Amino acid sequence: MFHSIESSVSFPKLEEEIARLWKQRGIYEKSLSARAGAQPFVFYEGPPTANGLPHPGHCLTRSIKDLFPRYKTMRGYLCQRKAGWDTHGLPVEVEVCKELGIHSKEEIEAFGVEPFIQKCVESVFRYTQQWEQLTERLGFWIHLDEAYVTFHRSYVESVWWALKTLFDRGLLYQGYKIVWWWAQGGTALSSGEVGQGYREVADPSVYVRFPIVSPRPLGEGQGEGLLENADLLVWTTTPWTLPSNQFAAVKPDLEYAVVAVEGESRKLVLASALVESVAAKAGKELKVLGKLAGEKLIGLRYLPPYRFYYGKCGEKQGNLKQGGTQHIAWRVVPADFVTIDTGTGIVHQAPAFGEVDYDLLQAERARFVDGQGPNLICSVGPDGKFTDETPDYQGRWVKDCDREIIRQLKGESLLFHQEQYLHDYPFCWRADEDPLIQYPRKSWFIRTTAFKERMLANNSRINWLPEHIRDGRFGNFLESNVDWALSRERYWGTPLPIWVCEETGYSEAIGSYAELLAKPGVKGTEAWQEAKKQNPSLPDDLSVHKPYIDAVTYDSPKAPGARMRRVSEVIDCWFDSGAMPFAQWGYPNQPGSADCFKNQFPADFISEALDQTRGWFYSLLAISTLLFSEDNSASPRRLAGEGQSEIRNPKSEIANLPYPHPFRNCIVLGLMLGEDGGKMSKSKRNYREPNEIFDRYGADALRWYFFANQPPWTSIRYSEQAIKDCIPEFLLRLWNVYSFFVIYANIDGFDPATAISGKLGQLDTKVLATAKGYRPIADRGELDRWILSELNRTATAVVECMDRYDNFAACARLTEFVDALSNWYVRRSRDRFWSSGAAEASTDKTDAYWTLYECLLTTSKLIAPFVPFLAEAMWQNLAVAAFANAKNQPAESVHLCDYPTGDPTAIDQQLSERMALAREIVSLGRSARMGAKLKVRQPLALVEVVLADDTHRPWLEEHAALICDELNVKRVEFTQKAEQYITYTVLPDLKRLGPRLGKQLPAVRKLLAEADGGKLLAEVEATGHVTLPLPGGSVSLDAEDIQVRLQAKEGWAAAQGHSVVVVLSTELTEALIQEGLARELVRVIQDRRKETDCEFTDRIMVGIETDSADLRAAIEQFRDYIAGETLAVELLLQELAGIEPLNTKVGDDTLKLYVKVADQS
RNA sequence: GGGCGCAUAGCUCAGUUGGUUAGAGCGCGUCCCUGAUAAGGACGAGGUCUGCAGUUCGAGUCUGCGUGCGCCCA
Repeated sequence: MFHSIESSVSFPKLEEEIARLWKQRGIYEKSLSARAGAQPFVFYEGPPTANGLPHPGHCLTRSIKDLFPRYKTMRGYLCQRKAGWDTHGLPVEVEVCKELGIHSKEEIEAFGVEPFIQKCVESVFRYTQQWEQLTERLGFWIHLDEAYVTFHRSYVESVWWALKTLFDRGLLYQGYKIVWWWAQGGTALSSGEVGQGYREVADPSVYVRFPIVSPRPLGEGQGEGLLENADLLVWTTTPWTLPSNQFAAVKPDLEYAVVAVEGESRKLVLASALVESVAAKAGKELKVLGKLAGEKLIGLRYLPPYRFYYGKCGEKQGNLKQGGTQHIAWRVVPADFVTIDTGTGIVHQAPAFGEVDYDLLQAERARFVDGQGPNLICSVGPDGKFTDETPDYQGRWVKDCDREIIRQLKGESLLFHQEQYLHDYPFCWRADEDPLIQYPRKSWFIRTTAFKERMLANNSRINWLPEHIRDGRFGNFLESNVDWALSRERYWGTPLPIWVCEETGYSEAIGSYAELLAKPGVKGTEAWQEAKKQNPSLPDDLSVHKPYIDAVTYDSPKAPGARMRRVSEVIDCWFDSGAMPFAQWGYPNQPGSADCFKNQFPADFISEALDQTRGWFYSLLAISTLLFSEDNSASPRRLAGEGQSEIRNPKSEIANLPYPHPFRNCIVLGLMLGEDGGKMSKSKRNYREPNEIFDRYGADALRWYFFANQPPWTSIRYSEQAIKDCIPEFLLRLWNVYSFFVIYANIDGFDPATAISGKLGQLDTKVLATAKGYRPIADRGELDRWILSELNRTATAVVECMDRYDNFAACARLTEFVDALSNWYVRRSRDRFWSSGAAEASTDKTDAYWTLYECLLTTSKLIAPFVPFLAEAMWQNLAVAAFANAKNQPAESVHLCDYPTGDPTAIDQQLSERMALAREIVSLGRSARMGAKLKVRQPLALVEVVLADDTHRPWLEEHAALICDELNVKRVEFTQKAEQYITYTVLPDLKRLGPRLGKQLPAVRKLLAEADGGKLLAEVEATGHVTLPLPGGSVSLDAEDIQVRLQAKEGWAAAQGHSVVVVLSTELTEALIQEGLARELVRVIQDRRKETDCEFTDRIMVGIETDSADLRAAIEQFRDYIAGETLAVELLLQELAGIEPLNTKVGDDTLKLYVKVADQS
């Protein structure tokens, strides 16, 4: 027996029960142990941060991350799922600062780094409980209690190992990074913070002359002397950066003009396209003397407006790598970023105060032999004030000097024009009077650029979904790779494990805490010991964090008595997460980690949202490529190192890895938007909390919504209605079939437990075939064979879809199957289940039960990875409960079963097509009825089905009864020649004829359209071809070249499909009308039964008063039918005393209807 | 400003290498069923496929330009 099912199901309640069951029985763990030793399917969890509350977007990621591991597990793979938490970084610090009501680094220092870090640790897991609850409620199976945590000591040490490896290979270096700098607060701002602070301001905009120094000749006939006495005209909105000028940039392929200024002796050079606008602005006439390409200007030297640096090294030259020498600075250089949108087409370059300017300096420097190129010029201190290198302005806030600088330029006749310029400029978001400046900070970099080609090669092997990520967003990003700015001048993060000699500057990297402690003369470990003593609850992991790790020093090997001290920075937390393939195991320091790592590398599958392109996806790929790529010969410098500590070569354990690594397949999820299409935002309340969604609709509804409504990479707008709709569309529809089965199986005593005596396993077809009463599929009726064919077709298709990570298509197939099962199989089979007698009584009935049972069991397996709760609920009843008292038991959970892959021998393609055709004919028949306003209740004499070809005609003729039944007609006739109802149109097969006929095709189409289709068809049938006369020679078409389209003629109740037309006979005989009336009466009486709250077993008495002779005749004619259908024991043509009548209409006739429950006696 | 993506029915979205009548679900309308029953089902209306131009015998699909939106980066 099956457990009976409550009439109305609450999925949320059901899910909670199932979740409990999983937990109690350890089903997840069993699903893994059942696959012990199997081929691994490797999944990496991209670690979320748990210091914020999860929202529906996280549910999407976690649903997809659950779907494929579940699927692959059922397919026989061993898929370990280790959870992870991202715990470092600015977001955590910001959260703690908020809590403390402080902002700046100064305030943090004042509060104390030690208590601050301790606050960070507390904050990291503030919402862990909510995250774990969500994970469980969503049915995301993952090992939470074995999660890797980025601040844990073993994780940090693993990251240190990676950094040491890079350092020892010369891939870690110190340089400058231009950051948005809040000078008053002495801190850099993250891009997010900068983005918040933009506002429109007016800044001085100046057009400044840079006199050209000794121009070289331009070449024969190219304007001799054109550049004599000429000045480059440059434009800037930050006059205070002029003292730090190093270059002037032009665009090589842009045209420049040399112009004479009215009444002035010196000429100007600027972009041709801007001459007019500049002239208009300055109110001066500019006369073009000659034009030349930007390329011709490159290399020209000029005098910068300030000589603080030029005076010292203006004449200095350096050796170029390609040979020869060049002046190190104050030259015209090429740059692609130069535009003619604003300015003059010549751009002042102060590399210290602009990121692109700095990149340009780097590029210039790279042209020179090491050590001979230009150094960064920076005349401003971190406090935003000019330094002693610019004595004129020393000690003054840079923006305050703009005016004076302009005055000075004017005094030296270097100012061509000045104006106010309105633009967006960032200010500090916490001190909004303070403008930010771009400013160079010393920073550590990873030389990723040396691995660009290898990263691209690696990327090209990754299976990205959607595909365009590979060459689009991600590929482009790799193409424009710059070295990874690794260090952060912050507190809460993995400390950069580099110790520097305080005297000589010699530095080395440390790969583990033990390695550090083993250094000679270690001191400072007591800082941590002291803290631990004071507060024993501090996690030991803090020992490798600031400030404790900063206290640890050791003897310098380079200078007696000197100490090695750690640099102060922590690292970008993206490096943490990108290191997870090995760091999650604590590789290589933790015992056994090498095996875990090797076994779980690379990942077969990862998935995160699109915003991770430059985040986790990049950090994974970059770190893996740098550490584990086969060819390291390109690594510059240091490889031969001067007595560096022993290099642990990753190649010894992870040998030459073939690409791609560290992940093979990656689904890039679209971003989830709020209900209004905007960003999800708490304050806008444009989404619902996950827990509320679970409580209202359930996790399966949410999951199905994610999987079935759109491909996962489309950005998805949160839609409450769409989640809700998943319930009736899929979940409830299947549930109703399942419920239908259970109700009647229990009534009829259909009990698989008594029918199967052997081993049950997963109750697959082979096992079911051993059951008493289970007949071979081939022996069963057509409908049974059809639905089993559909079932196996579906399984085959779903597997094919899921193997290429296409959950959307897979869901479409599942929906289609459940629709076929519910709306055709069960509907057409209902009376088989209702037929009287016990199940054994009729083989037809038994077949129906076994067929539906098998469909439901298999469906529960098919849907298990998608909607794990519903699948389990079905399995627990149909399989587990059904055999509760039997000798043998089936699989304990549907999630321990193998995924059905479809049995090809059970698939009957032809039957599938034929049934589809029958369903189409029925559908067209209904459409024709609607068109003729003939309700289905009115029986009709005849329906004629016109077929374009007779392939399926014999089969359809055998199934005439089915069509009659569905359409309520007495007779169906099939025909191919029905010229009175329809016209034939012969159409060319464009796919065939297009390539063959080309330009003749329109003429052929015209001829065919105008011709008599019936005649053409007859000709083709008779001779095998038809010849069309065309201007360019006649064309012969055979039967393959044409398609026949049927068109219903006007005046018939007809509906047409592509290759079939259904025509109704609308003629109504007296008998048909009476039968129709009788059926109408039945409906009216049934309605009345329901209105008067009859139980469906109640017998009733019916009285009808009417003036209509037709109606009375119909009642007399169909008295038994009406009484039978409505369970009426009496049907009288008179009033029933004491009963309130219902005044109603049947057809055009009015009647009074009396209904009362008959006495039970 | 740059890169990438998206734009199809009132809404949410499909649309396979270009091919004849562009699909689904919801919503809406009309109706059916009343032994899956506080369910279920059918049918219908609704589309200048973002705009313009091009390639082609043929464009929702390919190309170019524009508009709008999103994300990432400046």
